[in-house]
Amino acid sequence: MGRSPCCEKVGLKKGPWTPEEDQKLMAFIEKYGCGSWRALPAKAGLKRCGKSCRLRWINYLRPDIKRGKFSLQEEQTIIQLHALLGNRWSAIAAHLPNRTDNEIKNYWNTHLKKRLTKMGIDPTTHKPKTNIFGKDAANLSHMAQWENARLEAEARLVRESKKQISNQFGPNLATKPISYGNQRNILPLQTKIPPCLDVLKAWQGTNWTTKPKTKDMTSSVFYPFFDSPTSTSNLSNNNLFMVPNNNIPGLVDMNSCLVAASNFVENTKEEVQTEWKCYEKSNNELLSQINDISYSNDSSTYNMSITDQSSLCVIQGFTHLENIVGSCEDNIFEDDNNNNYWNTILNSCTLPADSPVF
DNA sequence: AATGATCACAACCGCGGAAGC
DNA sequence: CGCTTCCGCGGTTGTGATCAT
Repeated sequence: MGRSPCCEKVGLKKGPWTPEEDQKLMAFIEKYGCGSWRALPAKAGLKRCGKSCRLRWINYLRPDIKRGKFSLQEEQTIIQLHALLGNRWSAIAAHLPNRTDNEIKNYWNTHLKKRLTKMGIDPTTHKPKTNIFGKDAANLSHMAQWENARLEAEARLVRESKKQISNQFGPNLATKPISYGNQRNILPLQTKIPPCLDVLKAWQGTNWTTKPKTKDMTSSVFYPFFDSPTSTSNLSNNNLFMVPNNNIPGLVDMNSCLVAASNFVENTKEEVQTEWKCYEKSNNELLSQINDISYSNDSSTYNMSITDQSSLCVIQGFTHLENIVGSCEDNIFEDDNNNNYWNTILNSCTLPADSPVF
């Protein structure tokens, strides 16, 4: 193997960028736009490798970069997306306007990962470290299959998305890098987002039919944990918990949907008591603790207010979990235009192996 | 005040995939 | 169809800042 290096390394500078170098790079990109990174350093009069220039521009010099502390909302988004996408920082960054993948990756590694570990959550799997279901070993292969299907589906959707953009705007736009140098050429960030990631919109739906009772505490991060769809043949009625729903019957497999919540003081959003807890339907604990359930306007997600010992938590989740834990072949969605991520993935699971999209 | 440990983040490196020839 | 080149991504490292002793 062994490719030739991206550029001739002899005589090229490494390490921290000086203000003069930054100025040269910015001036060049403002004038000519970015792209063709290999040739850029020579043209811009920089003794740097093209990759280094690209990185400096994308992660630091770009005018639309938002710097500073991550908000609570951003933290939640990162954690939720990481649970869905894993370490695909660029995909996660697409949902955090003006944040770079590198910044998110660093923040994850230095803050969020440690925090989850401290809470007893495995930051890789987003599952509790304790083996509370006693079936982890059996689930490993299922999880691997599920992950593979998910990755394949996402790759397919990204490709389809690019194709759509290409059809709409011409053959070059979908693949050409975004130009940040000329403001008129800036491609809206959203254009890059594959439709599959719209799951976050459903997930984070904020218009609830009834407001959860939160007293003086309000919710924060939540974790649904899903089994592989291939593992559902063993579902028994005992595992299922029916969520009342105004429009669409919701069915949650509570054995597959672990929920954890931490509490924040309302208004300040300051975390006061991080108490992570996993619920199982089997012990009826959760059922007895539910105070109130409300649904997003499209009924795709729910808020469930739960009294946990002395504090009140609000838990959020999907109402359509039966589509995840149930049969891959059934598609009961009538709302077919909401780009439901999970449903899309499930559909992809049922595609024949020789499907042209893979 | 000095020193070692830890943290935070910018930057580098290697690899995979896409495009071009 | 195979090879080469380039871009972009994710993992890792290096280094300055901050904290603890």
